[in-house]
Amino acid sequence: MTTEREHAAYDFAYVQEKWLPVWDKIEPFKSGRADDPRPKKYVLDMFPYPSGDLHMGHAEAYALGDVIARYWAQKGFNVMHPIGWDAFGLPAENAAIKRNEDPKIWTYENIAVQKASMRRFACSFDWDRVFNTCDPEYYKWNQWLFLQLHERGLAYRKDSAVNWCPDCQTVLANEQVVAGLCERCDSAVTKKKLNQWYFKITDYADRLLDDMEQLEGKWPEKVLMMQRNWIGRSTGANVDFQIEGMPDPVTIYTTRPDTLYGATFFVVAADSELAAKLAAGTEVEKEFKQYLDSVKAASDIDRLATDRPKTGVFLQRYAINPVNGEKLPIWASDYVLADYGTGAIMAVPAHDQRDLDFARAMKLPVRVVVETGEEDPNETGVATGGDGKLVNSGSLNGLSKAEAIAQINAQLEKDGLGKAARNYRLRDWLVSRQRYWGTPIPIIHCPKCGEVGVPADQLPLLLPDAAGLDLKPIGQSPLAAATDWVNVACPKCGTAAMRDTDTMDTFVDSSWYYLRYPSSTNHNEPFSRTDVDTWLPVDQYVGGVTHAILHLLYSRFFTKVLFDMDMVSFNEPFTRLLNQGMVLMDGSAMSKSRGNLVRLSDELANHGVDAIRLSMVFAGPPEDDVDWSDVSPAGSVKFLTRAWRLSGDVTSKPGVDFSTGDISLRKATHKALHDAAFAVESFRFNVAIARVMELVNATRKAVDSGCGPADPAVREAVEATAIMLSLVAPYTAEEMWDRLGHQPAIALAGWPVVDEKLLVADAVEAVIQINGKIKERLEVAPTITDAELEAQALALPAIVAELAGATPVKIITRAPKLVNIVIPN
RNA sequence: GCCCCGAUAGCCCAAUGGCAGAGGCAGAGGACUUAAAAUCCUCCCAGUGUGGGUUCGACCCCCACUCGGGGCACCA
Repeated sequence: MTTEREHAAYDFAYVQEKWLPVWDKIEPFKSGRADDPRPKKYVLDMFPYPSGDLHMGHAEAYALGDVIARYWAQKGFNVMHPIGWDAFGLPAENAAIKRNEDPKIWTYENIAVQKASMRRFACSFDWDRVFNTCDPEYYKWNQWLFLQLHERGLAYRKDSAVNWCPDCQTVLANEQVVAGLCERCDSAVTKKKLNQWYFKITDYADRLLDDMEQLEGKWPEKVLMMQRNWIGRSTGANVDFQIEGMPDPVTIYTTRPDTLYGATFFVVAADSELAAKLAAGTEVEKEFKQYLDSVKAASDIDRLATDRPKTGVFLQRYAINPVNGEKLPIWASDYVLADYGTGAIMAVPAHDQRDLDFARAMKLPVRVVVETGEEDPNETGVATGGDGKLVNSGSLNGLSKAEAIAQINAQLEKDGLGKAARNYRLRDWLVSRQRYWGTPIPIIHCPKCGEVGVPADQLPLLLPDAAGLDLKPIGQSPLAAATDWVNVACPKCGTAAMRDTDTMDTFVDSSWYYLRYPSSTNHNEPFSRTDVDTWLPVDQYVGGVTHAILHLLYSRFFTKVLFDMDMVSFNEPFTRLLNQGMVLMDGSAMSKSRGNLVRLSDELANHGVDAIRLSMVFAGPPEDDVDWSDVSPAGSVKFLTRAWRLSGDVTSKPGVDFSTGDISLRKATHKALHDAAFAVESFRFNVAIARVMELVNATRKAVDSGCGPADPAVREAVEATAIMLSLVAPYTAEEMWDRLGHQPAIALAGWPVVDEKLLVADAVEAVIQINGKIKERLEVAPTITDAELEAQALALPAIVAELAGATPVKIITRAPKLVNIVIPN
């Protein structure tokens, strides 16, 4: 029966070539067969950007996601594990400019390359559901959704000082600016006053925050925390201040209305309209304008330096403190932000560090109104933020911070001077981009009708052909040059009108793609309600933590909008989330310039797909970074070979009755199955593999020097090993399954049912301690009672001797594991 | 500056408050071999970053600190 081939060393290349075509035929991971009775599970990996061939990071991410998908398939679920490509975006466009060709060509070529690599990498993807976001069939629905948001007032245009990347020559969302730099190219981001499209994500701030309760314990705590910080809800009060010589009051926002009596001056954001209005016609108008120019010239980087000195201009105007009628000088400064709160604040230098810094710089008075027990801020220069008794505060005197806030809020509301209010750090999502390779915004600007949506029956609004367009970034969308495309008649009134020439942020594409997979071939709607109700929400999402805020927040926002549109019945898209770490080399991220790049294709050629997947999964907890210099793909090959060899040692026939097998090996098998399943379900894949390694070691021993290869327990152990290995090493597992005399595909063999009776050990070792120190060990039955164990322990000669007649103060017994006898020292 | 996470053997990592070691890498020795490779077997190595506390008992819980990683950053 055995061939020469099987006696040779394990040949991973041969095995890979052997099984790929077989799987293509069987399609073990096709989901959605109409008559499939299995319960459903949706396992999703974040889709890749086609920037070249797959790299080590992809290998890790998809190896981890595949463990989960394949595990649930083995557990009898109808798993949908789809893949597609996030295919619009700047890299394609930049490559196109460099090569002077259509970004479409570069993109689809790369997709083909990645697709071939992924197939060889043997992920359990359902290849029938693939789509690319740059397919007109997909971006049609991007446009449709944009129009839905537009109709609901959730997509709107406004003039604003936006983040501008001078290198990419496009605007950036707040989320794409990292420490003042463009997240893509690291150029210093500047501000530019532009009219741009926004999605009103701020309308959903409270729900985005409060619904996180559902995700508690199911998403990494880190991600939830990052989103909470990003949304940044604060509670406080809006208070109206009259301005001397002005008809209308100015509203300020404060989180500390209890300190109203401590306000000694008033600050408005220098770049706000309010500041310009207050400065207009005063003697200092010129000085103010000079200051404003200097503020505008400062880059984000400069602004972000928190330790830079406070600057500002006194506007020669006064605000009246509504609680005590005091005149507060009004200053314009850049330490107050125009787009947070109302762009104006009351300054309470005693209890706010920034106000104190400003007060000291401008020689303004400081008045303590809360006795916190800390040192006087007048002397230390350190504002006191703690709780304490209110002083110098009229009717608030003697109250605590919380009491004072409640009382002043009530009083302000009663007097019509203010009320409790909330603010958010979150800003609306800027979605328009001045670049070519994206979804065209389906709006026509009509001189008569204004913003008119492209009629639904004209979607998709196709991108104009790149041929003839100059894609080089010039600060204006290249689409503007496609005059035939731009000039259209208004769909409403027929007047000559112009198309919007901007394209959408690619994060729009990825905000709903997970809804499309179940309906990927639906030509009539973005997704069908039936499909979505069948498969969604995603049971398990797997991807990098880099998207903790951007993609995951936008997707949650989209889901809530669609919920409000009654298009989906859930309000959170991803029930569980796993963030995998990065793949490093010698402690740092791999990069060509650093010279520590490890090529995935080389690793696969040298060690085989299974060994690379195994190395990734076994390297440590999935959320930790993997340093490739710490792992041993050669060690993985060795282990796989060891497991594979066992499949050739089994001499019993398939279907043999396991119940007569060697009991100790059977126990090892069932314990491994039980523990590995538990480990996988708790995302401790490295531990699961350790359990399989143990079983392989135990089986090796049983074959060589134990029950021998003919024992049914050996077959049971090797079959279990193959099934468990199928989660990480599909080729090796399939080959083992074949050698064991089974038909493919092992992926659907099913996780063997664990016999609880085999999980109970015959005897366990109890530890006998005196004052917490181990003195003796005792073999006992696992069913022993506390009383029995205690009696046996106290009768042990060594313990009797150790006690030397002393009377135990206390005896703690935890049968069958331990007895701790406490005696006075 | 604020917030979060982590620290266990030469290295990567395990341990429902109950024997610090599951697994692997690296290393040493042995068996097999004419020899080497491969394979198999055996072995070495820390008392859990530091200092306190709670507990019969702490890697695990609490407090303070050190170091490392990450997030936010003039958000009133």
